Amino acid sequence: MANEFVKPTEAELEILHILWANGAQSVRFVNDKLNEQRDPSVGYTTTLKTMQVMNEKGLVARDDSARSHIYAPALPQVETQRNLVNHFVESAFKGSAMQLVMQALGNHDASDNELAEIKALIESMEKK
Amino acid sequence: MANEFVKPTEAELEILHILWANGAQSVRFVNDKLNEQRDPSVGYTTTLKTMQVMNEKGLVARDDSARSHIYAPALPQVETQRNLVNHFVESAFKGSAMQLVMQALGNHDASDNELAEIKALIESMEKK
DNA sequence: AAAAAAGTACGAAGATTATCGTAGAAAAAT
DNA sequence: ATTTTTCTACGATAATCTTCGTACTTTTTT
Repeated sequence: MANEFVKPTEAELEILHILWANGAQSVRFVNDKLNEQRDPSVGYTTTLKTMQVMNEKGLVARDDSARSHIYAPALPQVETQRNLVNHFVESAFKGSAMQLVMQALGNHDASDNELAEIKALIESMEKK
Repeated sequence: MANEFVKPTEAELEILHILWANGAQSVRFVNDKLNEQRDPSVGYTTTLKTMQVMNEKGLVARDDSARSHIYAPALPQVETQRNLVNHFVESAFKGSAMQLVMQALGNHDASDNELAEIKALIESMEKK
């Protein structure tokens, strides 16, 4: 059985980022964080509803032992990003991950450190 | 004025790939190509409607001088992919393009040629 | 010339997403 | 003990996406 990957929507992904950065948290916490970084602020019940849906989808786990429920990411950030990249490579680059790499390298500035890291990774791949 | 980037949907992107690969084409052509690579095949009027919407959105240009209208991509593939990558880096990697590069490099196999190409690109970036 | 095929336009249904209001329960503040 | 605040649950709305059916027109075939 292959991993059933549930692709988070944009709004859900924003919430996941907050949970990854801050660990398991309440709806209140997430909603506050969200509104720190959002121009049209979002209502509390909107965030609540979204997180309830995420729970049904299996994107988060919920601890409802206390009155204020606590939500935790179901998957680690890296794993979710791996799934997202795989999907994105397919849909935008028809499977050519290397084209994506070239594009991303070309469009964004990289520090020398980052470039060195990538070079190291490439060299380790060549060895194998 | 910044470039107004209209993000194509999944279905629209599939159609754009066909137009990029084959040049300007009719709805009939696109629909046929689509159904060669799709399990639940899609009806002709579905493709027609989607392409009409793409025209309204400015994703394609339409030549309706003949009875069978001919659709061409409004933007070159590379430019659209650049926009898509930018958006994806933001939403999935919070702006860290290098994280995306590492992820993509790690998850997918690359040929020696591809690796060499990437290395060359990196070295040219280091020079600057 | 009549019938069949191939086009476009239009509208609409169903699914998904994002958003919020309201109701009601529990806890905290007064 | 009331009142106010803070939660959850539920349902509903609006927007967007995907899909297709129907109507009508133009070609093409018979």
